[in-house]
Amino acid sequence: EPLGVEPEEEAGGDEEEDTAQAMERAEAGEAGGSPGAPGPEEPGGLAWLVPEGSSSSRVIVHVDLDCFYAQVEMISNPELKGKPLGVQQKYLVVTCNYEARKLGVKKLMNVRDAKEKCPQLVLVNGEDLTRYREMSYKVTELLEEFSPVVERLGFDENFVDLTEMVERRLQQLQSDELSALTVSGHVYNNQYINLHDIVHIRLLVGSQIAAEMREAMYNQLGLTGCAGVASNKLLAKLVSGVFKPNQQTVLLPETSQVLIQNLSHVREMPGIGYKTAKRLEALGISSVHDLQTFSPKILEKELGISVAQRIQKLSFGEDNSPVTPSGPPQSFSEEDSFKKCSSEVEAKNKIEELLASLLNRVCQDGRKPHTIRLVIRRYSSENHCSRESRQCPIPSHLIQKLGTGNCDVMTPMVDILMKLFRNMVNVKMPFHLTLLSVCLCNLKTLNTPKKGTIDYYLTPSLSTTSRSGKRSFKMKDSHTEDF
DNA sequence: TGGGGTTAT
DNA sequence: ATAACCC
Repeated sequence: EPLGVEPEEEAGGDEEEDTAQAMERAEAGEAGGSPGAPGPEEPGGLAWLVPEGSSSSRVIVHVDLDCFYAQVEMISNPELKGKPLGVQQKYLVVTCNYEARKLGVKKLMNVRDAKEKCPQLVLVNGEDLTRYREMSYKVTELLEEFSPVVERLGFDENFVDLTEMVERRLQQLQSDELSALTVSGHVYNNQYINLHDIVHIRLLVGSQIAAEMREAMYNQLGLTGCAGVASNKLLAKLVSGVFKPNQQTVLLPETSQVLIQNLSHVREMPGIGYKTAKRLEALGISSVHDLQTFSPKILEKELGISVAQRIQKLSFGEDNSPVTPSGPPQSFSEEDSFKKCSSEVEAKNKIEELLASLLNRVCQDGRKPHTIRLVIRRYSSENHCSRESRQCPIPSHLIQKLGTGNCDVMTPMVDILMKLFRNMVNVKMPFHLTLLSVCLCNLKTLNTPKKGTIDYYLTPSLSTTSRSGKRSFKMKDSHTEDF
């Protein structure tokens, strides 16, 4: 028994619809034979299997924690384990554990509806994201130990590019071990594995690494989650959700079409959001097949060439986007929503609260934000989603003081924010806001070297000859830049 | 609908 | 600065 480990806990028949759906037999492409594959394994290593870098096929894993906020709460307070638990933000149950789901509670359900459905539901407040954020980064850091190429998606999902790690393991493999190679977890659509097919072999090794990742997450952090292994991010993400709590699935290339054809609507395709789905609907496109067969020219005219080409490739399961290492966050923000804020002092008090938390966070991070932004949402019956913002550079004398606790940086920063506020809101007129948010961004690691100095030319991101693949510091230019 | 995040235009 | 996307 090599590497595979399956913390298959939660067992007890608590499968979701997704699982049942996935179980139904669908056509399995050209499963089985792989025409071009070399003959059976021969002694002398596996070098023939690995056509030196010529393989453009990748191995990607998508790791998706089970009801993340609820898990963190149950770790904080173990007495909550076994009870139906919901995490509340304002009047919403934003997520809940599987006990609660069995009793009919859904994500983003109104608290009233949830209590009605499930009177025994235990609710904890989840408006302060601090512990979730911290645990989230612990997960990402754990995954980075396997391979440094980890991309975060929200707080509870990560992509990891396993291609190189798989390649290394394959080169260590002895040829007599090849016939004993096994998958860890489920194989999508129960497809047959062909050990003569190098692509299958690589994905199987990927599934074993995925199992090790989940085992490490459970042993070191106490967290369970799902994983999907496939040849690109789109497919890895779609397949990770096939068997749902705390299980993993690998997708072999022959069944990628059945995976995407099983989506009942284009909206379910990651990358096609609310707006694009509406526009597609107006064109009569609702199924994945509709999108696959729609005229590319017309689609480009309707959506622009960039979106059109990208989503049409997605509809075929094609996604060449790289796993981009997220690194440290690009921005820190805190927001608060409420029924009504209609006076300047009220706004100022909320803004002070938001800023105070942010300053603590940015202080712990160590880098310095060079831009500050204020975001508001105005009350309006329709157009609920729209926000307005104003941003400006942070004066350099304030940036310097940011790490040094005792100096009062709050007052001048609040003054700046209130100027931004009055720039957006005419305080002489009645107003009604439902959200305030403060964002610190444009983070820089060091006091940026002055032009003309030795340091300037030694700083990769500033020097004209810089073309390093490593992104130790990225200094994105913005038209709101200071200097 | 919350309280976050990202990239593209 | 906004708009789209993701969770």
